[in-house]
Parts: sequence; structure tokens; C-alpha cells
Amino acid sequence: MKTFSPDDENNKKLVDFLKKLGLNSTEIKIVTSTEIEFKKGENVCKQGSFASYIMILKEGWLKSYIENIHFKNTIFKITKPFSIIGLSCLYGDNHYHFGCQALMPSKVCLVERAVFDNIIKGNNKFASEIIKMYSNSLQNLYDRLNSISNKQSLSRVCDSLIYLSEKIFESETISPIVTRRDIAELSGLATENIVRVLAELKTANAIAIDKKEITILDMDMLKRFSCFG
Amino acid sequence: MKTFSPDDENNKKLVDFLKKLGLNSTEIKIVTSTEIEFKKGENVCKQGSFASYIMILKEGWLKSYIENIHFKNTIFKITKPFSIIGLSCLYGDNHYHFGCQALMPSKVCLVERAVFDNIIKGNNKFASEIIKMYSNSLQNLYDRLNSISNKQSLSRVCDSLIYLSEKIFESETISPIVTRRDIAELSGLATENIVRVLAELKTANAIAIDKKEITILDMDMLKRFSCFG
DNA sequence: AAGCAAAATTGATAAATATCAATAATTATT
DNA sequence: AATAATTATTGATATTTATCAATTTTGCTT
Repeated sequence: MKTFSPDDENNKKLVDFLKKLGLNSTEIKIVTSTEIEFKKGENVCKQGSFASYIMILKEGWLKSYIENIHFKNTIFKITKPFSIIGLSCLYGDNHYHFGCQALMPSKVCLVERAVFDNIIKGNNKFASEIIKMYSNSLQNLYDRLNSISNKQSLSRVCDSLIYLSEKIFESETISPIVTRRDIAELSGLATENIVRVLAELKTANAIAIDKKEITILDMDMLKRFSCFG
Repeated sequence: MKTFSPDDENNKKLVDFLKKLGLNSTEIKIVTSTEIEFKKGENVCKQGSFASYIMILKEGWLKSYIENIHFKNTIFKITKPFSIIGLSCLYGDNHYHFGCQALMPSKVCLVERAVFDNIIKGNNKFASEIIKMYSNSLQNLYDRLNSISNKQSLSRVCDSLIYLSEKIFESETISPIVTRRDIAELSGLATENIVRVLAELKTANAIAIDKKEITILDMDMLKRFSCFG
């Protein structure tokens, strides 16, 4: 009997994911042929640089953000395996409109844009799956925009925690790979305010804090706070 | 010689637009068969309602926005003819995640989602044009998010004015169909602050104000202010 | 385990924005 | 053209959030 290393396991999952998107074996080989490792904190892509690749996250976690002139970032998405990054750059001007950084050691498959485009054009099932991803991305951005532009700090932080718990980590526990600053940039607030709001939520028994790890104890309460505005 | 009514003219432009997207005559007929008129202020779609249709704006102007509980809206897009609205609802849960309202009397073609989906699946050229629109929508949302979450009022208002002038009206003059409140909801600010910032910009000779009409006199200045943060 | 660097926390203060109230201007309606 | 209704404007004030400075905690390296 063959034993699988964690890497084999991960390969298998990635292939399964791509199959579900409608890719055949040849296409899967093409798409997974170039794999790059990134260290924690490394840039996966830089805002403004030439957008050569569409990226598939195979292992690890990334954050995608928009940089402004004064190095104040807005994180609009945390990405888990197996997600596709850079779809907004598939057509249009040839530059990344956002930056992306590894939250922990991560492996990413790079697919040249033209190659990716070709597969879409020749594979309707895949095209329609990609369109689903676009829809999801738009909806996620609507959510973030709503949170940041219409709500106050408490509600915004709750939104971020709900997002991280439900959409990203799929657990009541938010991994400590997400820092207070990350939550701040996700909420459009200063780090110090995040700390204060988290302390409030802890007092209210909505969350528990163990060092950098946050656990949601009362999701209903967070959702009520989120609605308050 | 035949003379054309404004309506004929408009029909022709719409057909041209759809041809460029790769649709054939049959598909164009299907897509333009249902046409609805909306009065100024009328809801084209309501956030949360069942998403039956993809919409093509044939005539007029619309605003798309996200509502929060306390009726504070965030406008994320102003739409001109010929734009497609509701792509984010093509798949996914069956509800509109945003509201859309007519800024003036407008005509909209309604296309059932399933019909639209079928055309995409059978027409690669069209699918890839639709994907371009998704990319543009995402990039527009990145821009808005960056403006609202990282910048102060002056820069935000400048961003909104630049957006309206360059992307929407394609003129230095911003049509008075956009109210101060619309600019506020586009900028994530209170209406009163918009008025104050506009007064500042007028004093700086960056814009001219004639009743409700705003004309950009110095686009470079607006862009510098936009970057200040 | 000690020492260092990064991240988190706390309090005090400043700055930015929202809100409220009152008035003026504009547009729509009759 | 007169009136009503909406939208815009202005000033004063209250809230909210950011910033700054100092300290503590945590995680990492040796």
C-alpha cells in the first residue's frame, strides 16, 4: 500500500477542485504546471505591476488588498485554498489593481493569462464556473463596501469577524495568522480601534480572546451588532 | 428618404452595441423583446427581491446602490446606455444584492436569467465580452472601496467627480440629474459635507457650480487632491 | 531560558465627520 | 405666475475615529 505525503493529499484535492470546475486532465496539467512557493509576508503580486498570471492558491492563505498612496491598505479578501486570484485582470489594462501577500507559507500555481483565456474560450462549463466566481467576488465587494461606508466601528468589526468565521475559516475560531492590523485593514479602521472594539465584544461575551486567537461565542449577538449600523 | 425618430436612432445604437458583443440577429431579438419604461425615481430592481432578470439599459440613467438597515445607501455605480445590470446575480442565490433606481425616465430591456445564461453558454465571444464587464465592475468597486475606506472627504469628493466626469458623463460637466445627495452616497459622506467640499473646490477654481450643474475646470487639481488622501 | 523584534494594548488628545436646526434656492405643480 | 415640495446651503455642536506616546505581551531566535 502506498502512503501519501501531505503534499500528495493536497495535489489530489487541487485536481478534484479543478475537475469540478470542468477541466479535463490535459487542462489540469497545463494549469498546475508552474508552482511557486511564497514565504509569510511575501508579495504574491504587487499592485500596479504587469499582470502576467492568473493564480490558483494550492496551499496556505493570502490577503488581497488595495494600497493607497500613504501605504494605508484596504483588505478586501482573505483567500483560502483552492481559490483563483486575479480574475479581475484577465482582460482590461494589463496591470494588477490590487496587491496580494501570503499570510503564511503558501503555494500558488501560476497560469499565464493567455493560457487561462484560451481554456475559458474552449470550455463552456469552465467559463460558467469562472463567471460564478466573478459573481461571488462582486457580492463580497458589495458587502465590504456596505460595511465600511455605512457603518460604525462596532458593526464593521463584527462584519469582519463574521466574514472571517463564516466565509474564510469556516469555524468559530479565527486563526491567529490574521493580525489585529489585518482586521483593521479589513474593517477600514485604525488598529487601536480594533483592539478597543474587540475588548468590548469580549466584555459582552460575544467573543473569547486567547492571545492572538479570537473565538466567536455568540454569533447571533455579532449579527445583531452588525445590523445596528 | 426615411426619417428616423429618436427612438429608431436609439434602437439602432442598441443593436450595434449588442452586435459588438458578439450576438447574432436571433439573439438580439430575444434579448430586446421585453422593454420596460421607468419614471424618474422609480425602482428598477429592489435589493433583496427575487432576481429574475438581467437588465440592459437602453435609454436614460440609473444608479445602483447598496442599502443598509437605516436607509443609508452607498451608490457604487451610475449607469448609462448601453450597460448591462445585474450580472452579479446571474448565478448564486437568486436575489438582487443591490438596488437600482432611475435618475430620469429610462427604458430597460429585461432578459430572463436562464435565457441570458443560455446565450452565454452557446456563444464564446459573448461570454468573453461578459467576462470583460465583470472585470470592469470589479475594478470599479476596488476604486470605490479605496476611495471610501482610505481617504478623507476632499479626496473622496474629487474621486466621485472624476468618476462621474470621466467614466459616466464623458464630459467636464456633470449633469444635474445627479443630486448632492447622490454624490454624498457615492462618496460615503453626509450631504452637508458634500456641499462644503464643493464650495471649497469652487473657491479653489477647480470646479464651477451653476445651480445643480457642476463643471470641472481643473481636472489636474482634482487628481492631485484625490491623491493627497 | 534570555533577549530581541514585532504585535497588541491602553490612555490622552486631536482631527474629521455627522448631526441638528434653520434658511435659501430650485424645481415641480397647479 | 403662485404655491408647494424638494433640494441645497450654512452655522453650531456632538460624535466618532485617528493619532500619538508609552507600555505590555507575544512569538521568535539563539
